Amino acid sequence: MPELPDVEKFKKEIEEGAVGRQVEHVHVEDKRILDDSVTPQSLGKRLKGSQINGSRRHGKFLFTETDAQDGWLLMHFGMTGYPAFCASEQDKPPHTRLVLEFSDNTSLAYACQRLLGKISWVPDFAEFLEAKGLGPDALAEDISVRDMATVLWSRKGTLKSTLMNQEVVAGIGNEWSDEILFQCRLHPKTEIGDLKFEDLCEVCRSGRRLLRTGARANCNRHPLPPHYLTAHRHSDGICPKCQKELEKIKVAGRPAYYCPNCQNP
DNA sequence: CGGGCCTCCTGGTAGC
DNA sequence: TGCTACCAGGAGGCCC
Repeated sequence: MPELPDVEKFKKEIEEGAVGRQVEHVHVEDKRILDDSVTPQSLGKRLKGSQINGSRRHGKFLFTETDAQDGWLLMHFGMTGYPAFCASEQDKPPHTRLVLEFSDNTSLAYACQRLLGKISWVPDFAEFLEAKGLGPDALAEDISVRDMATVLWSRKGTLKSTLMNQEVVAGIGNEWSDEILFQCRLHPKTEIGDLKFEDLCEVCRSGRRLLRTGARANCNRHPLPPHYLTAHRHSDGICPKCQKELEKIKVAGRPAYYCPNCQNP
């Protein structure tokens, strides 16, 4: 579930809670959460005694910068992961898998119920993006709407699966791809080839606006605008625009919620 | 290159 | 009531 707007909120929480604090202990409570490239020992060695200096996001990946000169702490949240800043031991959320304990007894916990997230250490930010083959962040400032549309235009297949493909554009998952299609009044099975280039520009323009609004709402702990699909994305959900029942179908193997009235085939 | 299907993993729930 | 089977979902792998 954590997609770009959620990870943007996590970034803000880490900046508010952890930046400036010094790591005293690193507790790996479930090592299945660690990527093969790290061990509890190597992570502890790198982080112990270092200060948290900031964080960076690319798509659904969150990088934490510390004094350690040899890289970044990387968090990916799978579907159920989230960070939690804890004022005391009792604040640790259920399914906590990793805890960075700071010298003032506060801590940063990484919780992940379904263990689909990963924690690792990356020596170089740009190299990691390159090696993963990640596309530009969906909210990157240095890529225009037309450039983004051009990238989509070069692909085949459904618009939904292409929007969710992290190698095309990074940050959009199942939930927000449904939101973008809903707000653009496009059926989830719409193929890239069904659209004109200008339509794709509009998808990119709207998509960015939606993600930005989502990120802002999350960061400020505000609900999403009432006409957004996200809160209604469940069985028995109704369309927030026309009040008709939403339908659920499979598109590229994933459940897609849509309004058959507002999103014509 | 894209789609379909499988795996990882847990916990909530639909259905028998 | 109590069990099982399925499903959610991000990512990656494998095959067609």
